[in-house]
Amino acid sequence: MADVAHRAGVSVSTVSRTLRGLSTVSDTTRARVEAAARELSFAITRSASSLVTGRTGRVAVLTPHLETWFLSAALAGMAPALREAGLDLLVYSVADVRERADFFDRLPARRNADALLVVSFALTPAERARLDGLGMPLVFVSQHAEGRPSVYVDDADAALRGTRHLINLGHRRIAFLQTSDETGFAWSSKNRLAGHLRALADAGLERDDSLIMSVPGWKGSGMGAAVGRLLSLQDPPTALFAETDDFAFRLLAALREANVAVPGRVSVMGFDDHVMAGVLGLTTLAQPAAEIGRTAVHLARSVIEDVDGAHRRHIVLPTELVPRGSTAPPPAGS
Amino acid sequence: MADVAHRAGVSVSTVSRTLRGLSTVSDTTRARVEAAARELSFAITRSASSLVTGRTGRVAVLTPHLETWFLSAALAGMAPALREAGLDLLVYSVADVRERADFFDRLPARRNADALLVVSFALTPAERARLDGLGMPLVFVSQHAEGRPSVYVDDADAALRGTRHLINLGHRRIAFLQTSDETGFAWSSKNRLAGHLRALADAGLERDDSLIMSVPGWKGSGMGAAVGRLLSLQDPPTALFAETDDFAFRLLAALREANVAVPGRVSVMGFDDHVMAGVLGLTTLAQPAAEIGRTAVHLARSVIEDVDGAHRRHIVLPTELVPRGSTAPPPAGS
DNA sequence: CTGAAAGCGCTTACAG
DNA sequence: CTGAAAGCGCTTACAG
Repeated sequence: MADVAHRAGVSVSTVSRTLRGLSTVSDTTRARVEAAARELSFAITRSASSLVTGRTGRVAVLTPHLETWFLSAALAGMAPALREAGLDLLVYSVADVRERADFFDRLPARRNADALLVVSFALTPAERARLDGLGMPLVFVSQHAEGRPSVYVDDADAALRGTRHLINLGHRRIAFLQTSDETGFAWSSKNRLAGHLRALADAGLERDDSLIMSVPGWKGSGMGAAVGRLLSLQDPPTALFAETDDFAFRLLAALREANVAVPGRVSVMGFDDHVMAGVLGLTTLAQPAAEIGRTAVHLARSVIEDVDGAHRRHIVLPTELVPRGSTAPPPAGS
Repeated sequence: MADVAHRAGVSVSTVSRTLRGLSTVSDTTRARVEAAARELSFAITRSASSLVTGRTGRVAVLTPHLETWFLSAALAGMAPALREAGLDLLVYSVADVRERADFFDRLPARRNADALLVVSFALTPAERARLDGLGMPLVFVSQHAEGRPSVYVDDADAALRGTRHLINLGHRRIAFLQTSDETGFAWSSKNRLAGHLRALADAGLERDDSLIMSVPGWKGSGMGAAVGRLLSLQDPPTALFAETDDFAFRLLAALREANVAVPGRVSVMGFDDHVMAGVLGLTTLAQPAAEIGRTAVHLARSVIEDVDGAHRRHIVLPTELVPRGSTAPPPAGS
């Protein structure tokens, strides 16, 4: 900054004021400083600013997984919003139990970011308490946290509408498939199932637990086995509701392998509206992941700026049923 | 830190030395300082340390896209390696031209990270020069940069083996489909095509440019049109090689829609070994994205520590042909 | 083994 | 509107 000041023939104070966009700088001076900064490709040292202001200019994301459609899309939504605010993005991903313990032990984000976005992270009560006592603004993303700023979709309502769509098509036997893995999406998962069950109840359909299936994640052939179990039931389902699109894709593959026509013999519905859902013609419930990310950043900014009420705002974004070729009325004889 | 010093009855210098684990502190003093730090639940302000040491404890990633399989997988590979080294991860994603210009104009990473990982970013010569003059350790990921530390796979060789596999199956007319979008993967893309062409030449097959197809990215129905053009050729291809798995998935969808049997009428091959490739039975060339990420971090650490020769190391990771159900000999009459 | 002091690169009263 | 100076919380020679 001293170099810039020297080149522009002003003091560092003035450079600082100019670069921070304060209005108390004359136009000519501003122009000179900006030119000098550009010529020297000056980049500010955040550490120094941080030391004075107590702000880091960084927002951290805490997530259990880097490799899901949702997280990628949410990050992609955050990026422009952060850039616009001049904030950098710090990513903490804690996959296994050990990393997780380590993170909550050391809480490295504490002094390294102005806010922490907790993305679809199923926290234990102890972890939750630890974060609460952090003295650092928190924003919960893809999960609602009582009395804390949160942005999410109404999973239960979305699932309810999904199941209702299947019921409207004439389905009476509808299975729900969820992952048995620890994905961090536990909260969403539970709510989607709840919504599904409510739709059944609303339609006067009896709950049948043999139609609720927990299937292991990516590894192994669990999906094929699950399909086998479902289709060999006394009264097999004519529709399958998968908790996420990723899960539905695997389901579609298993069904194809088993030569089960979709939607001829069973209808399939997903949740997310993953890009591939359009490609594969999967009916699904779209959730606006990028917008969730963008909104989370806006909320974080409000909380950082200490805007009134921001600390307890809950923003619920809309979901949308996207009917595609994988759902149709059940086969005639069923 | 001053509080800790006061409570322990020593100077801040001693507190600093103790907390950083330097051995030049007597056991009794160390014990007193550590007790005081614990009682005050002291947390160090890293901005201050950074300002003095010049180290930020952060590694930045520069990428044109957050939403590709490769980037997610690479990040997932980086995360544990960074954590192990006590480094934080900063992500700069510059999607469009404006963001890109802005990034290279301000180079925000410059003073805010100890190293910059440039991930599958097709740099213009000007951008390349800009980074080179950054005075900041650079590691090129998924692209090789002359005289600069790089980690990547041999795309040309991989593609060559892929095409050879198709030739070995008996295919003589093999199309190559690449995206016409600015994906940042230009470098890989060019090399894959080159490898494909070399395999054809090696087998004595003539190059036919009508079999090389540039198709627009995710939007629109470009893929269907491309398939139409290929299948209506005088002498249509019996095998289609897609530049990435994501692209191959769209291709598979377009073929299904057009009622073209795979691999009955055409074989399809991808590149990446995306999780879905296994699910959909796509033959592909696996590249170890997570290992690329991990290796990039190790390389970055070497460069930061200024290890001898690290500045010009090139690490080439292996690829592997994964034959699955989407490739088979061409139909009899062809 | 320990302390006093300089200084890292900024921001911010305080003057002018 | 601009500059000189203090100071943010650390680390690091330099003495002792």
